[in-house]
Amino acid sequence: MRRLPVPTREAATIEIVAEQAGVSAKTVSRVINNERGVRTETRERVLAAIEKLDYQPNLAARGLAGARSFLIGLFYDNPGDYLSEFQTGAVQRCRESNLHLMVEPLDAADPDLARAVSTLIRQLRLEGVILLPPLSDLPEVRATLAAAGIPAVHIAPMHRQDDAPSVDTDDRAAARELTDALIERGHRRIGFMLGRAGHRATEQRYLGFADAMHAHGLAVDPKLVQTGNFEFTEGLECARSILSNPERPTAIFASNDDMGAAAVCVARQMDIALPQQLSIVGFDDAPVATMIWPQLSTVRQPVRSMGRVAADLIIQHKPHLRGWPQPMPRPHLDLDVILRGSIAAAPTDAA
Amino acid sequence: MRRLPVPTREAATIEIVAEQAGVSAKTVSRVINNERGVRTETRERVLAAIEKLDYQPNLAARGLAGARSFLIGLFYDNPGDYLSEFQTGAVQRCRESNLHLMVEPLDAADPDLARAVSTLIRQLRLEGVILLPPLSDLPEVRATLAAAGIPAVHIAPMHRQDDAPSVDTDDRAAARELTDALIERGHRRIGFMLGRAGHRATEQRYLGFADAMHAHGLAVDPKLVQTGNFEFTEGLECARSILSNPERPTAIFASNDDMGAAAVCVARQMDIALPQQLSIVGFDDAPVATMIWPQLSTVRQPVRSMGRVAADLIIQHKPHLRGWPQPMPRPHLDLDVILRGSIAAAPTDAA
DNA sequence: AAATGAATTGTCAACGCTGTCAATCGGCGC
DNA sequence: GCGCCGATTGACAGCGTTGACAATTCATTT
Repeated sequence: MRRLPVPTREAATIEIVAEQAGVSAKTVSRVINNERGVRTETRERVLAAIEKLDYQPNLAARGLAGARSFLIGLFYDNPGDYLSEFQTGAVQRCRESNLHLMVEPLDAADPDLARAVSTLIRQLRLEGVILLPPLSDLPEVRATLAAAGIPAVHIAPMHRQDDAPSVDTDDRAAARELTDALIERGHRRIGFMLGRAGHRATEQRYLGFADAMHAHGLAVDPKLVQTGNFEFTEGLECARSILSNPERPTAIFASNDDMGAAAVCVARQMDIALPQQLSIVGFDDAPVATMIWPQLSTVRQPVRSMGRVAADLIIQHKPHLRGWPQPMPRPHLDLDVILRGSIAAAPTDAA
Repeated sequence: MRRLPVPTREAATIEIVAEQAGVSAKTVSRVINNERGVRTETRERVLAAIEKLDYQPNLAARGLAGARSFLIGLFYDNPGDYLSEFQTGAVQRCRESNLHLMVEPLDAADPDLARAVSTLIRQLRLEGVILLPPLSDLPEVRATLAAAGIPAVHIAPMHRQDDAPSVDTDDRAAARELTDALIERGHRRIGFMLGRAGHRATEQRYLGFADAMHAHGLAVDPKLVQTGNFEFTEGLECARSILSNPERPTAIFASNDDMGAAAVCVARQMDIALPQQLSIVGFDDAPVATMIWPQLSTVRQPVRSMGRVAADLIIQHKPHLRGWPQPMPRPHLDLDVILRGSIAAAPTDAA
């Protein structure tokens, strides 16, 4: 005997359920796994027994016997405010398929990163991994995963990989739309604050901006385009530089809300009336967007949906079907443009 | 044969390691689990074999055989920006003990919450659970956990439970210290924006404020104390109410940064010079605190440490030692008061 | 009614590890 | 050198489930 004679009722096992339903354990297993080849009447009897006994299959046993883990990994560095939203979406999708999400922080700068990843995937026997940026762009992470034959989904990578799906948002279209909103209001000279160099988002948002300008026959003045890094502090510099231009723009497009907030600060310090003398737009709909005055017009990322979609891709991946479907799935999610108080008609003397 | 004749080298098992080290599987198991009663020389031989074969014990098998899961749950509702920090700390602590964290979103308003919790803990065989607010205050969650005999740690609960440890921060002391900073600068009339009624933080922060006022022989004017709910929007109302008082205060203490940011907005709209005519302080050191101008003086919560400590409590919980140590551990973590540009000397005419 | 074959169900071993308990080893006292 | 005892080590079953494959059932066909 291994167990103490505890009075507590032990958790039901598949064997108990089988007995209750008058079938073999294997049949119960079939029902649990939704396999075909079980007579409807039998299935219902088993289901009833499961219900009655409040049976929960033992994950560890299932994993051990079936050589799988029912676990998907979500690897991240830099916990940001979007992480929790993203993981919530991913967990929701996992639950629909009775899987679980293992959220694992990793240090992108760790020289031993490959080993850390390897340990994780082998210890947990992960069935798939979702890589949040910047991990989605680290060759050693991708290589380790690939070597282990573990399907990986890259979220908003800078560079797409041919052998792995990625989930992106259509930043370019949204940036274009947001810029249109400024142009419609009479703005002609518009400053632009770039994000960190090398990021896909940086490029796409700028391209969308440029698209809109060109579509309206407007030139982009290079002196009004400054490189930031998505951070507030750096944003202050950019904004100062843009706003101290002799020919001051009437609007600024910041590549994210943090930098947009920075522009708001600088404008205040320079006694520029907002939004009358200067319209400002951001990107991401971060909490800060609605916590400053005027509230930033921005673009909302469907972060939770991205989590869902990413998990879904992993779940759809069927090893026996030679891996990923072709062409490689690259879902692009639509963004919502949100117009708030930070934009107004361009000052008439500048129109 | 269950396995296909795959050419890939199979992952090493305990049996392979045993063979390599010239011992039995059981001895390898002893080494892995750090049990005593293994000769040093033998242990080293086993360790060498593990190293050489790059062996990773199979979690599922360990769990199944040992009737444990190596899994700790982190249950949350309302993913906030602090969640990712918290979970990062918890994961770090878990890794030190070779455990894993299952992060599970739950809906506090779900009428079937108890069942959801029950399913989770039984399916995953969780060894312990960390409850983030507001889950830490839901009786049905606590009861379900208790009935299953699963140790739970409550994070910043409104109401402490006798049978479970909680992790708190000393909000009261920090609020007092922050208020002192205002009083030192000559402020006498100070407004206060309360958080959501019923929250422990709401109460503690106010008490700390009141402590400081009384310690300096200052009265708290009830007309300057407004109830908010920790949210920006509601904060706007509170701030308007406080600032439209005929005898305007020279400083405002907001119970969190979101409401502090709201106060900044309102002051701007009312053309009150910041920080010359009005000092504002917040709480939490949220991102927004440094994204507005002037930057908010505030208090930083050691969120990551709280995650570490919470996981540590679960790990320390030894079922065979009759559960929790007595007295019930209630770690209180210190907060950091951060003074920034949002506070200045009180206007002289008001001193 | 017997034969046929597809559909359904069951048997049994194995997944990789740990608990129980028995076997072996090594040192010490006499 | 022998016996004894504690320290090490090993043999073996079993954790709860699933894969492979065998057995059974049942509706058809002839």
